[in-house]
Amino acid sequence: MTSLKRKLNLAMNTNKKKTDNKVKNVPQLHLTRLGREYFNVSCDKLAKFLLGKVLVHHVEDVLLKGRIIETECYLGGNDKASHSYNGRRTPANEAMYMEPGTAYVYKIYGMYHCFNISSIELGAAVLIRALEPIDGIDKMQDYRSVSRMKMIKTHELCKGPSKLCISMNITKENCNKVDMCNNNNLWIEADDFSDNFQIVNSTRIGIGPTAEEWVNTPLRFYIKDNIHVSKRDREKEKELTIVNEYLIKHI
DNA sequence: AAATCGATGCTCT
DNA sequence: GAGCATCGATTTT
Repeated sequence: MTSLKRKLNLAMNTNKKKTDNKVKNVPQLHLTRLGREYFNVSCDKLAKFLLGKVLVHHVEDVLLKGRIIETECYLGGNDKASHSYNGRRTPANEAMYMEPGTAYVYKIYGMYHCFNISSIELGAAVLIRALEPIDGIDKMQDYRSVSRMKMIKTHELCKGPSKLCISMNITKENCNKVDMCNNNNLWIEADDFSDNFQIVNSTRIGIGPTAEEWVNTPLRFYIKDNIHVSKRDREKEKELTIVNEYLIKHI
């Protein structure tokens, strides 16, 4: 039943694709955008709630859309893996302290970006780790492929926090500190995607030895059996999965 | 499917 | 100067 809905969505999106590039009247496009009340929740609630929602970026006159498949919590406070550990606050991580729903984009390893969304706690944010490409897939291919010679599989386009930033053309320059509740180029929306999926709760990726005590804390969430997940955890998949308890009906 | 490893330059100490 | 919420290519199961 879920897959049927997915197929319908895919078919609809395929048909719409040609017109997407020509749409000019942006404000009318985000009638289902999520308002402040949806971001004004704790980090772990937001991380689970965002699964299945759609990230939208309007850039270079193209509408890019991807469904959120995988998220992680960065809590601040005593979370040593967080940029805001122990209240650390610098110009670079200022967005983590801004209004819930503010985009936090930072540069990593000198050449990549990661995209986060601020939650209600001071200094906390949700990292988006994977998307299912929905709209503007050709353009995503362009952004990912330096030369047109190499074709990237659609399910590989946004399989990783920095891959999705490249595909969605998200940079520190164009998205950091953007209020996603009040911006015409960047927002989250809900559609009629099935809410029957199960959520796997696993450990975060890339936590170094300096945050050893947090390595095993399960602060990563992803949609079970979804091919866009950046790294599966087969052991955690055997455990009781979380039922999506933060549903909203938007349309 | 998983593990290894080098590239690369920003940010903070 | 050290560390890094990663990627891509390559090698090994």
